Amino acid sequence: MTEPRNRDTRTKIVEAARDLFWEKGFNSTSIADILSRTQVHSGSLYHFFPGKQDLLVAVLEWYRDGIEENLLAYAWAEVDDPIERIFALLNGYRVMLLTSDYAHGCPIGNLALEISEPDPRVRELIARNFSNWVGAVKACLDGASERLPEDTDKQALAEFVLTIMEGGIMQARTHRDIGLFDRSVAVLRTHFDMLMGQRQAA
Amino acid sequence: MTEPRNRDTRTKIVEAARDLFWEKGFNSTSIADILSRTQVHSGSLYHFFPGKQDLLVAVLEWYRDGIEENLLAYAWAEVDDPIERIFALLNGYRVMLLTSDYAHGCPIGNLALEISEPDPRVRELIARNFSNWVGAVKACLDGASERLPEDTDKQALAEFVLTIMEGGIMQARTHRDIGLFDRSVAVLRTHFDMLMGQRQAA
Amino acid sequence: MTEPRNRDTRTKIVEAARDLFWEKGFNSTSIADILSRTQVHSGSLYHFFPGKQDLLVAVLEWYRDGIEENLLAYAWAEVDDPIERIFALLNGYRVMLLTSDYAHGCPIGNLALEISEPDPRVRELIARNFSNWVGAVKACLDGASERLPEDTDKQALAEFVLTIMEGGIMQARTHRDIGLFDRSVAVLRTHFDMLMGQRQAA
Amino acid sequence: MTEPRNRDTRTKIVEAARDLFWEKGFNSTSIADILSRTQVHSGSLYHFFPGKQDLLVAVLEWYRDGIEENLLAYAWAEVDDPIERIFALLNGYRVMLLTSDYAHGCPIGNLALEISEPDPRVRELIARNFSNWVGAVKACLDGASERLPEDTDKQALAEFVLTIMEGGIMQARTHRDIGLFDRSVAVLRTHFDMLMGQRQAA
DNA sequence: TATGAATGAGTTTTCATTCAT
DNA sequence: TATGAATGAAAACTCATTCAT
Repeated sequence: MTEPRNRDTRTKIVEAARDLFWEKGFNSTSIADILSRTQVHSGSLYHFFPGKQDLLVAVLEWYRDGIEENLLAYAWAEVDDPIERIFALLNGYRVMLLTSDYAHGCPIGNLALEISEPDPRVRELIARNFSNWVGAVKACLDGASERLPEDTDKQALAEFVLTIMEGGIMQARTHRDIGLFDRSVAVLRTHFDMLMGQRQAA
Repeated sequence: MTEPRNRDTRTKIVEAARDLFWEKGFNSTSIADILSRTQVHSGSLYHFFPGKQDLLVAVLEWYRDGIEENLLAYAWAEVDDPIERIFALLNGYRVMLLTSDYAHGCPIGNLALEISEPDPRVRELIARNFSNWVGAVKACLDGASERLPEDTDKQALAEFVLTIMEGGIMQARTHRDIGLFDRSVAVLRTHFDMLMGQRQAA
Repeated sequence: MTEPRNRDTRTKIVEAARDLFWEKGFNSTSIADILSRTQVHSGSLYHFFPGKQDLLVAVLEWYRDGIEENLLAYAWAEVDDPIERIFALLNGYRVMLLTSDYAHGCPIGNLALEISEPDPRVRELIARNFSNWVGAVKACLDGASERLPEDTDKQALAEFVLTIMEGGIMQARTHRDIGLFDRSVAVLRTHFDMLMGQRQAA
Repeated sequence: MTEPRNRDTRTKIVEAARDLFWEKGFNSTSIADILSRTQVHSGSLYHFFPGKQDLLVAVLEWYRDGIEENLLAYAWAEVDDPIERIFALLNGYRVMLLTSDYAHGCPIGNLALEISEPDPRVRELIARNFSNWVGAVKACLDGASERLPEDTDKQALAEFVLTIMEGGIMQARTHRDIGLFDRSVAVLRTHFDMLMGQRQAA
C-alpha cells in the first residue's frame, strides 16, 4: 500500500464511502452521495480511485487493516477470559443493532451478500475480512484449549461463531427484534457449555 | 391474492423477477432486464405492478406461498426422520451452492441484507418467509421432542438452524469453498448429538 | 430495415445527427448537442438507438439509401452527357464548399478519416457509400465507353474520380481556397481529354 | 522557435502527442493519454504548452520542420529520377498502410479533416505542411521539365499528386484494400505517361 | 521545473416510470 | 390488456485545465 501524501482527501472519501456502504449498501450508494458528504469534487475522487469498485476495495482494506484497533480492541477492552471475549465480540454487534435501530448490521456481511458478481479483489478481501475475524475467535479458542474437548475442531468452531453472528444479525434486522439475535447466541452459549461440560465430565 | 385474468403474463413477470433478483440482486436487476427476459412491454408490466417494489412484494409472496411445494416437498421427498429432515433441508442449499457454482444462495437472505430501507410490506414478507422456514424446522423438532432435552427451547433451536444456514451460505459463497458450509453444519450436527446424548444420559 | 411507426422522432434524430456530424464531426458532436437541436429527451434517443455508434450507423444508412435522390438526382438534373455528369457531380461539392465557406466537405470522407477504430458496421457502411459513389461514376464511364480507349480500366478510373474529389476537398478546405479543388479537377479534365484524344487518334 | 532548456521532457511530450494524434486522432486523444504514455505530470505538460491546441501546433511544427529529414530523405534515399521520386514518395505511404494494417494514413490529412473549427495557427500549419509537400513534388516536376509538355501547370500537377495520395489513402483504409491506393496511383502513372508521351510526340 | 491534487463542467448512458394509442 | 414511445432525473465516469507546494 503506497502511502498517499495528502491523506486528508483520500481518507475523507474512504470514510464516507465506508459509512454510506454500511448505511445504504454498495449499489444504493451513488458517487454523488459520497461527493456531497465529503464536499469533494468528482475529479478528485477519480484522481484517487479509478472507479467505484476501487473505492470498495479501499473500504474493505480499511476494515481488514483495522480489525484490531477498530473492532477487537474496543470489544475486548474490559474482557480477558477468552470464551467471554467471543461473547463480548458478539455483544458488540448486538449493541450496534440496538443503537442504530437495526440499520447497522455487519458491514462485511452486507457486502458479501450484495456483491453478486464481485471482481476477484473484492471477493478475496471479503474472504480475508472473514478469515481475520474467524482467526481472532480461533485465537480465543486456542486460549481456552484446556476447557474444550481435546478433539474440538477449533477452526470449525470459530467459523461457526461467525456463522451465528451473521445469521443472527440477518434475522434480528429482518424482524426488528433483538430476540432473534439473542436466542441464537444463547444456543451458542449452550453449545459452549455442553462442550466445556464434556471436558469436565471426562 | 386477487386472481388476475391473464395469469400467463403476470406469472411470467414474477418468475423472471424472482430469478433475476436471485441471480443479480434486487437493485442490480433493472426493469429493462425483466422486460427483455420476458418479452413483455413496459406498459404491460406496469399494468400489473405499480412499481418495482410491488414486483418484489409479488416475488416474496411467491416464496411465502410456495414454501411447501417448492422447497419442503422436494427436500423431504425421501426423508422421514424429523431430525434428518432438518439436515436434508440444509443439504438442499448445499447442493444449490455447488450446482450453481456459488451463484445461488438463499434468495430470501440475499434480499434481507440488500434492502436497507425496505418498505414495511417488504420487511414483513421477508420476516414471514423466515418465520415459515423456522416454523417448518420447529415442526421437525416437535416431531423429535422425545429425543431432545425436555427444557429445549425448540423455537430458539429452529431459529438457530436458520442462522446456521444463512451464515454458512454466506461464508461458503465468499470463500467459494463448500467446506465453510459443511463445517458449520457439522458443528450443528455435534450440537444435536450432544442434545440428544443428554436426553439419553438422563 | 424495419419501418418504425413513429418516423417523426427517429427521423428528426437521424437528421440532426447527420447535420451535426457533418458540421462538427462525430467525436465533437455530443449526444446533448443532438438532444438540444431536436428537443428530444435522452431516453427517447436511447429508445431508438442503443448508443452513439448506432446513430452513426443510421446516418450512414441514410446516406447509403439516399444517394440517388439526395445527391445524384440533384447534381444531374440538367446534365445528360455522361462525362459531364462526372464533372457536374464534382461541381456539386465545389458549390458546397463555397456556400458553406469551407465548412462542409464530403460527409463520408470526414467520417472515414475521423473514425480510427471503427466498429465493422461503420467501416463497411463507409466503404459501401464510397462504392456506391464510385459505382455511379463508373456507370457514367460505361455510358461513355465509345469515347474512351478500349483498354480503359473504368473501375479504376471511377475510383480515381473519388480520389480527386476527396483529395481536392481536403486541400481546398485547408487552404480555404477553391483553387486547390479547381486545379485538381482541371488536371482530371486534362486526363479525360487525353484519354478521349487517344481514342480519336486511333 | 525558442529552444526550451529541457528538451527531453518537451520532446517526449511532442513525440507522444504526435504518435497518439496519428493513431487515434486529435479529439480522441486525451491529455491523460499523453501523460500516461510519457510518464510526465500534468503540471509539466502545461508548463510547456498552454493548452491542447498548442500541443497540436507543436506537432504540426514538428512535421513542418522535419519534412526533409523525416520524410523525403528516407523516401528518396535510393531514387534519383525526379518522376520516380514522386512515385517513391507515394510508395512510402503505401508501405505505411500495409505495415500498420491500415492504421496509419497521412497524419496531416487526418488532422485536416478532423479539425472542423481550427484555430488559425492550426489551419495555417496544416496548409503549410501541405504546401511543403506539394513544393517537394513540384521541385521534382521542375527537375523533369524537359520531359513534360511545355505548358504543363506544374504547381497544379504537384497538388494533384497530393490529391491522389490523400484520396487514395482514404479509400484504401476504408476498404482495407491496398488495391484502392494502387489503382489510383496507377491512373496517375498513366497520366504521367500520357503527358510525357505528348512531349515526345511533339 | 516537477509533482500531483483539485476543479467542475461535460460525457455517454441507464433508470424507473408515464402516457397515448 | 398490449404496445412502445416519451420522460427527465440520475448514474458512473472523463475531460482539459488550474493551483499549491
